Amino acid sequence: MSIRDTQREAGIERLAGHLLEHGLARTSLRQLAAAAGVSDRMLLYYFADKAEVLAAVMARVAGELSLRLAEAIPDGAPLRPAELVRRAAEFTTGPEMRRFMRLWVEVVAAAARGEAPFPAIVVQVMAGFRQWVDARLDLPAGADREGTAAAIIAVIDGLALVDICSEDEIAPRMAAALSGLLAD
Amino acid sequence: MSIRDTQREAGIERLAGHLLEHGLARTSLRQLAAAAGVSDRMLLYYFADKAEVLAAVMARVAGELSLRLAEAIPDGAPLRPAELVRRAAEFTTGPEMRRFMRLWVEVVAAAARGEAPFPAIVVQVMAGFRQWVDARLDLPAGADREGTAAAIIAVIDGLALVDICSEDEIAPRMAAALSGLLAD
DNA sequence: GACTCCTTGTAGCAACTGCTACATGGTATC
DNA sequence: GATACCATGTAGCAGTTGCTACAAGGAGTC
Repeated sequence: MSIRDTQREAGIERLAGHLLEHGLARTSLRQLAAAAGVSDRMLLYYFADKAEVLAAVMARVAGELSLRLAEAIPDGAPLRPAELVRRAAEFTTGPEMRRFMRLWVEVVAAAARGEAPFPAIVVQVMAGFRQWVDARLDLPAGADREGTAAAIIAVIDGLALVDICSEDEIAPRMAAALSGLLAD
Repeated sequence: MSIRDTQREAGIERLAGHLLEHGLARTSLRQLAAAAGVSDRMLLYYFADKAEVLAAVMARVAGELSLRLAEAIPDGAPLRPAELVRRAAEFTTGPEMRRFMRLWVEVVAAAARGEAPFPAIVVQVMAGFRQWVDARLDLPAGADREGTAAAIIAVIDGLALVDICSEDEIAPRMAAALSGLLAD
């Protein structure tokens, strides 16, 4: 592997941490370069342009998210929707996963604004979510699997969104209350 | 009322439409001025700075949102949580309200990034949501009203978030599936 | 008519944006 | 040893950002 590729990989690694820590707040080229520990000139030597930097870093983050989701709830034993929501909610509102969900909400908003490369990233990550839910969902034949999967994702994402803009520690109470709202 | 105040009001009105149509995508000072039909120089004569422009416009938008929510579901007859979620979901995913919810998700993301004046706006709008739910929520004594209200808001916001990043028309199916997930 | 305040236009500033031209030292290949 | 490519620094471009200094026309007041 050339120096260029090595540095590229190292940059992606450092920038993944940077994005998870700061969200999309400090993502100008010079700020990204500083976070990656290189000059902005070199960042654009390792990557074609800013969009490619963000795409590569987000791909890394999405991969890690996907890995953790897969680990958290195995896909061997399908769960009834309510139980799946409960367990997913517990996991994603946990201290370690919150920064992923925070970043996810920001990415969705950036995609809504049409900012490259976020629309493409959102489609990809969203497909991953759908697939994850689908593989763990125990649903009677004839039920709307796609609609149900979307609803489950919506509930999980909604928890993250409210969590973001609540100063107090409402997340656990919110998750508990949600659990009570669900039919078994 | 001075010309200045008149123009200020007219600007807020036009910009509210602009934000609802374009989200936070076109919100540089010059773009805002163009949307308001004045020069950027004059926009900063009517308002102290950009943050004040956005704060005023968002206050207008939030007021209208609040009005529509109040109209959509009267607060006279409290509803059980599941029914409240169903009716609120139906309303907010409707064609007219979607642009409000879209903008709301973008505002939350901007607030997460710490961009003035959005953090303050989010706190205010969120408080309005909580109050709206609380005034319509039929819950047994001893239940966690705050937690339940937060959960209900989370579900509604989650629907909006997923709706944003889905090209196809998944919203109705998602809402229907959600309804099935809720206990009565 | 002089004075003052409200309103508006012209012009521009410094900072930042993404990105690039150019030069240069190094390393590998023939 | 000549040539070619890799890696990196310096410097800067054109465009956008939020914002401001300055001047000037107009309207009302004394």
